[in-house]
Amino acid sequence: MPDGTVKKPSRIQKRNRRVILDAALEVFSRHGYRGATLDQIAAEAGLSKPNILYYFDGKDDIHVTLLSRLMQTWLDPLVELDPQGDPVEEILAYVQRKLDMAQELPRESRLFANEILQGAPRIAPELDAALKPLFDEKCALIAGWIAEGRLPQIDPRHLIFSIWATTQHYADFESQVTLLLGPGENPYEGAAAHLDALFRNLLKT
Amino acid sequence: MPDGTVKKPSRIQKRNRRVILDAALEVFSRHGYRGATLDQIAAEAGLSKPNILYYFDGKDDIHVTLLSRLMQTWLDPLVELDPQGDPVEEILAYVQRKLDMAQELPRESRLFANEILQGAPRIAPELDAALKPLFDEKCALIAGWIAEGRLPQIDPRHLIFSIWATTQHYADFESQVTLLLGPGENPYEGAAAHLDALFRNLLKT
DNA sequence: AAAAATTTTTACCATTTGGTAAATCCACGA
DNA sequence: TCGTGGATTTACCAAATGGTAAAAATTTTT
Repeated sequence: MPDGTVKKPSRIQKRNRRVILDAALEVFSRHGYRGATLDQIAAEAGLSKPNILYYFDGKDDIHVTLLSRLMQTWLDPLVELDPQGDPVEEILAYVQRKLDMAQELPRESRLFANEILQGAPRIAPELDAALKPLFDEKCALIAGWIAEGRLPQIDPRHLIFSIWATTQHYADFESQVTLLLGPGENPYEGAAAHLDALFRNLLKT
Repeated sequence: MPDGTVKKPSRIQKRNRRVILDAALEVFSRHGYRGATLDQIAAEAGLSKPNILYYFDGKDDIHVTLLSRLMQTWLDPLVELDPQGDPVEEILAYVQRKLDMAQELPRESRLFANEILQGAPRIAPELDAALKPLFDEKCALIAGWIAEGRLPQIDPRHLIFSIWATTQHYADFESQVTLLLGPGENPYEGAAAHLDALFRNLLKT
């Protein structure tokens, strides 16, 4: 067999790695890195602890794998911000995509929130390598729109922060939102309308 | 000595309990409940672990004490929302107070964020008893302003969520914000201007 | 079917961690 | 200054936790 090549994973390997990552996402997102235990992940995955360590090099390996895989998904909505489109509608569409992600992938949102809250000890390099260039690029795009007079004078960086903050809030602070709205109500319908109004008013000044 | 009365704490007790709570705030806010250890708290406080357990019944006791004490501080800015004031200026002043708190008390913000992220396992009762009534009261106040035609048709609940999300973001996601803005820049100046514009435009529709 | 490779389990281990008991130290009032 | 109660340290412990070695079971290949 050629030197550097890695054996392609068997069916069992693919299935179990997926099962483990899904279980780990559940547990890490609910309890944070240190709050999660391998035993919990094993129970959630329906496997034994040593079996899990057969597929991953350790707790850290699972966590880093999760974060890395998520990074792409996380960035996608921002990637889609289209320089050719109408500035206001592009940004509002971005808000909706982020809100949809909070609704569809709350565990992923909380996993990231946990990591960032603790100073991004494990994901800082990837943040710097993947997020920062994209952030700078899209800030420049928005700044260009402003320079063309197609958007009011706003700080693109804080605009993006606001979008992240308001959308992810519904996933990250779900327990508080649910408590305050009452368990019967789905927050995302009201949120969509409210955030559309919030950012539309800002952008069409 | 009369039955139910508790000895009033000595100077040493007051000092050490304060030192311990401050150290615990530092450690809990950085690592979350399970991520924090009594040894870390002890080291940060400059006391031995058994000494800490002389002043508190356990890790949980310290954590709950911290959260309870913080609750009041946390709610204060919302309490100050004045029914007699001008609606737009009252709400914008609230935004600034919350932003100031994020800047001045980032550890407290992160402590709460950690707790809520994990489903508010320890603070849910106090949230229900203290936050919810206040939240409902202020929502009713804002709804009244809307009914009087002094504010546009918006959902007060989501408005408050947006304010919380955008202001606390600068404390809770500090590591990300710092990374993206560059370590030299103080985010709070730009944030103040941006959030003022964001909410002013929404409210003066 | 036998051999080879992969997967899973069993039985551990070392470290960490929250917590305790008891001895010791120390501040302070009589 | 001496005694007393509060404060602190020393020396532990039991449970939890991340991880490992090796045997056993299972799947895949020949």
